[in-house]
Amino acid sequence: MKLTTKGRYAVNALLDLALHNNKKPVHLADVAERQNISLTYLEQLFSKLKRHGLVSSSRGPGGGYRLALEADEISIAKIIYSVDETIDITRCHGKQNCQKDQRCLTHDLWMELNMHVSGFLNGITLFDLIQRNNVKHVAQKQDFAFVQIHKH
Amino acid sequence: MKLTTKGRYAVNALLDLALHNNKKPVHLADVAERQNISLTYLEQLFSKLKRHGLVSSSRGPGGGYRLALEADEISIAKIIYSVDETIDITRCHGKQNCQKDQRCLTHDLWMELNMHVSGFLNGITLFDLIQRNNVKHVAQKQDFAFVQIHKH
DNA sequence: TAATACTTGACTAAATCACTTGGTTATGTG
DNA sequence: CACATAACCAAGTGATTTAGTCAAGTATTA
Repeated sequence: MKLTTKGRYAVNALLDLALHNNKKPVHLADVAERQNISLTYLEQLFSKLKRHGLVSSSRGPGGGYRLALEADEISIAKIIYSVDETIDITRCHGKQNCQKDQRCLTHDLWMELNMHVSGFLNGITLFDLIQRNNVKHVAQKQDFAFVQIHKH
Repeated sequence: MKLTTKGRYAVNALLDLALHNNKKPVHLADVAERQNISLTYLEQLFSKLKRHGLVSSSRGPGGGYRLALEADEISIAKIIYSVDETIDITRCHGKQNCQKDQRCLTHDLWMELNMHVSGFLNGITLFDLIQRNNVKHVAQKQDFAFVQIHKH
């Protein structure tokens, strides 16, 4: 199973996008600052997210990114899959050739774990996260800090 | 989350041990052959498993490894933890300092996923796996191939 | 006492991660 | 039209991890 910083960054960034989803597109640089992610690294992730149809972009001044789907249509699994390629745990990626062209002893165990994890991550959308009090609370803090730095 | 070949090897090997748990200790070399794992690599894993009290060993001719606990006392989580150190998913390892000494937007999400995964892996023991028909079936095949090679 | 079997530690090729560097291209504004 | 802005793209990089190998041991027992 591949669940690393890359996937977490992508979810955090998309959640940030969903939370700031007004009329104007959101600057990646602002997301990068609020979520404390390197801008150029984030650009790479958003390139993938765009390829998978999760976000749309507009260039030039005043440009930026928006969600290409409704928040309740974007599951966490989709996001991770878009940047991480897979949330698979088996060695054979389901092909049952884990060991000398046969299933290994624990093939089915890992398949079950796969089902559990992807079931969990499929069942949660950005919309669900936005509704949560703890998310609202953290987002508020982040926005406050952001405004403090950028007022003049 | 760290769930790699190392953890899968360890579970496969311990399951092999559990399946061949007669009076005599099991040669690691046999486990290595049946499960198609490098012997010296397996030795490293078993050294950790022994340190964590999952297996015991006896030296000399006729020596080998056995389970140090009953099969129903050894959960998959325990095995993975013994060789992989962690099945944690959060960046902060639960410390809530994922982002600038604060919780990141998705801290709770990953904690929940942690609970799901470790709940699942804690709930399954070697005994449970032994009972399964698919495991029995694969084990039979492996034993048959093993005997074929070693009869003379 | 020789064979067997476990133990330890150092080493390594390859892969992956989390970036950085250094650009190019499109677009809205003055 | 110039220019600032912001998205887009390709390649490289240092650190770390994986999945092992190699080479020596030490303990046990038939």
